[in-house]
Amino acid sequence: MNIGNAAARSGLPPKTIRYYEDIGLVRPRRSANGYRDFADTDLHKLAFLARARSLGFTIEDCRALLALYEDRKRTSADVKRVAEEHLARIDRKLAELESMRHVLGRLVERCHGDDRPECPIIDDLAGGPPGTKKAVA
Amino acid sequence: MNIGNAAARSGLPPKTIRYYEDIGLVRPRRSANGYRDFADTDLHKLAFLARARSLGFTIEDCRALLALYEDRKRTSADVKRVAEEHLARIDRKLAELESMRHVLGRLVERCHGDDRPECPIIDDLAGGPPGTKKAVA
DNA sequence: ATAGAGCTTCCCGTGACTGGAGGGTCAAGG
DNA sequence: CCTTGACCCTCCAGTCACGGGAAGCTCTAT
Repeated sequence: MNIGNAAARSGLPPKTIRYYEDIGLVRPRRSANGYRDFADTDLHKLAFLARARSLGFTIEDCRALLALYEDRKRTSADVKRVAEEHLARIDRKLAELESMRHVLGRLVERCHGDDRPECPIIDDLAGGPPGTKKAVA
Repeated sequence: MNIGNAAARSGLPPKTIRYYEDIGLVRPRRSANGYRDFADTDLHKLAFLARARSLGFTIEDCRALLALYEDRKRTSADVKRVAEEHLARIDRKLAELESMRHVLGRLVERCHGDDRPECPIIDDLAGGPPGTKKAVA
């Protein structure tokens, strides 16, 4: 099966599939004309990668997960550890974004958004937090 | 004031400050020896940038916000628009991460994490039980 | 025979830095 | 006066996970 077809079935763009081959995540054979020829096992791997990437796993995580996927002697503990580390990364990122959302949301609420220059958002960025209210000159 | 000192006061690494000069966000003068010499206005800009970056604004947002900061004829509506667009980006990212967190969290819960190979995480990545719904759209 | 789609490789660009090489400058101590 | 070490300078390369586009080959349909 050619790359276009494999792309359609896996949901990954051809460019991404070529990239995955470049970095050694898949190894499709080649037809006589030089075209990549994807077997069912390749398609499974691509689908696996697409799913793992959609859950935010890094490429290196995917490499490790693929290895576990193909290792019949794997332990679920190994898999769980990779997933838990990723979960921790997600939680850290969520906390960071929620903090930003909170601060920025409050600033946006307090900004009149009219045609005057006074703006609590700019004030905050310019060093506002210490003095907060308009007391600073 | 030399770059090391400016870095200490602004909280930005010297490398980052040089980068900001490269892309035209700050323009410190130079001393006779070629060293950057940061004036108070430069320090204010650097602090402004550090704060804006910590709220997740992109460099281009920062460029726009700096311009508004220095424009006495700005309107708070202009500032608010930039902030609201960023807020929307944050909300999209939060939704994406929360979706990942939800799906992955459920998978991790259901994984025994023992020395056997059976693993709902791998099963999901491998295409899951066809009956199971896939989150993350 | 030809048009168009699809495939190939290769290189560059993205965002926002970070690390490191190679070298100049400055203040203090021996 | 010389050296040491902490600064500072510029320039190049790498990060992550691709995407765009050029130049050229292959296949399919008309």
